[in-house]
Amino acid sequence: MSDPKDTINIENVVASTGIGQELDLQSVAMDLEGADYDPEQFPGLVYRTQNPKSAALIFRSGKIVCTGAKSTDDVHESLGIVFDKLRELQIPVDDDPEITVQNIVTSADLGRNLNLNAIAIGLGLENIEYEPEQFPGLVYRLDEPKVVALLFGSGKLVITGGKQPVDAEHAVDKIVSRLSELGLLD
Amino acid sequence: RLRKWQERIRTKDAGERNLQFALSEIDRMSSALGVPRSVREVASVIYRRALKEDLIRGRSIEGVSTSALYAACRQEGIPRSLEEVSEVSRVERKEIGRTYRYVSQELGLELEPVDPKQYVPRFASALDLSEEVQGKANEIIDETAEQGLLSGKSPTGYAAAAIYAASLLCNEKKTQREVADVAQVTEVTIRNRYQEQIEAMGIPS
DNA sequence: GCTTTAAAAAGTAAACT
DNA sequence: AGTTTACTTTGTAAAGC
Repeated sequence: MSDPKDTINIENVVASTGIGQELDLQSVAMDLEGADYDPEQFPGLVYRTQNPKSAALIFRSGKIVCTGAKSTDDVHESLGIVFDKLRELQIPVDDDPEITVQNIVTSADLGRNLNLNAIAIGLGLENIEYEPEQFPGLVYRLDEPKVVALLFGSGKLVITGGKQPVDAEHAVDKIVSRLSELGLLD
Repeated sequence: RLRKWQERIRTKDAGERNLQFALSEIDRMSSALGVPRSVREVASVIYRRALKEDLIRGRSIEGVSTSALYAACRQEGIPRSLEEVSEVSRVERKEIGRTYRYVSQELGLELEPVDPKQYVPRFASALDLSEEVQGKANEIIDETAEQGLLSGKSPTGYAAAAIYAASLLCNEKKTQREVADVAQVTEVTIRNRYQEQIEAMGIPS
């Protein structure tokens, strides 16, 4: 019996932090190679790191959002690169800015096809959203952990909204046991 | 005091005018879609419930009206696709879909996913196909859905493919383009669903 | 509410070859 | 006919309109 938990893979981590220093984004955009800054379109400056791959949104307030990292370690590594780049521009950056993980996106595989119609009825139409005309996934919101799962006919799923990697494991466990007790995993 | 009274009347009048506008829009769109009067009444009831539950706030009257009609068609078992509904509405498809999901959730409509078979009579008659073809299409839909092929697939594309397959099997062939046009899906979608359904039915191509 | 960023799932659409 | 690219859904922070 393969455990669906073993198939969990972190696909994206979103985190926020701040360097404790206001910035002149116009000059940062001039000096930082590869920076995208269009204040008319969006107030943040976009800076992409290559290793690890991620995208940082840098704001005038000095607050930064990092997205696209594949692990919490990568988030710290990516932001470390951003901090160093800013220091190279003679911008004072706090020694160890606090980094807060805001969202973790995970994928997993239940290992068997799912009858989404039956699952929609089984879990209760009031507890799910399943509109195959609009999107092929069934949307299932869990209270504990507080995450959202997207279930697909292939048995694969996406879990998002979690703040810790364990949230995805708990979510998969709950989903598997719930579907099992409803007899929808046979 | 007089001011407050006048304001109340003004608000009441505005609300009344908005309701009349919504109901006339539901009527206009219903006529354009050719849905029975009973469906318009169901749509009106849904719209009034949405109004009572204050679901219009932050949304357009047109959007809620259109969503109410879309929901009513589904509730009455004669669905119109979002594509079809958006053609007679001035709200775009994406907005109708998200407003429908919101209204449906808040009012607890609990509508089941659309059964592709519900599109068969309308699509088939638009294509001048016989009862035999319709029966065959329904058979294909039931049998392949039972094998789990329906999960995640759009009901219109699924019905279109089954009708296309049935028309071939009954020697009343319609081209993929003809079926795609009435169902408002692409030929690529019909080809993809058709291949799966034919294989699941064990019909050699 | 919107704007932007990232990534997965799987279906569909538009535009091509 | 089949391919490529792009969009649909979910969640999340940031600043500003």
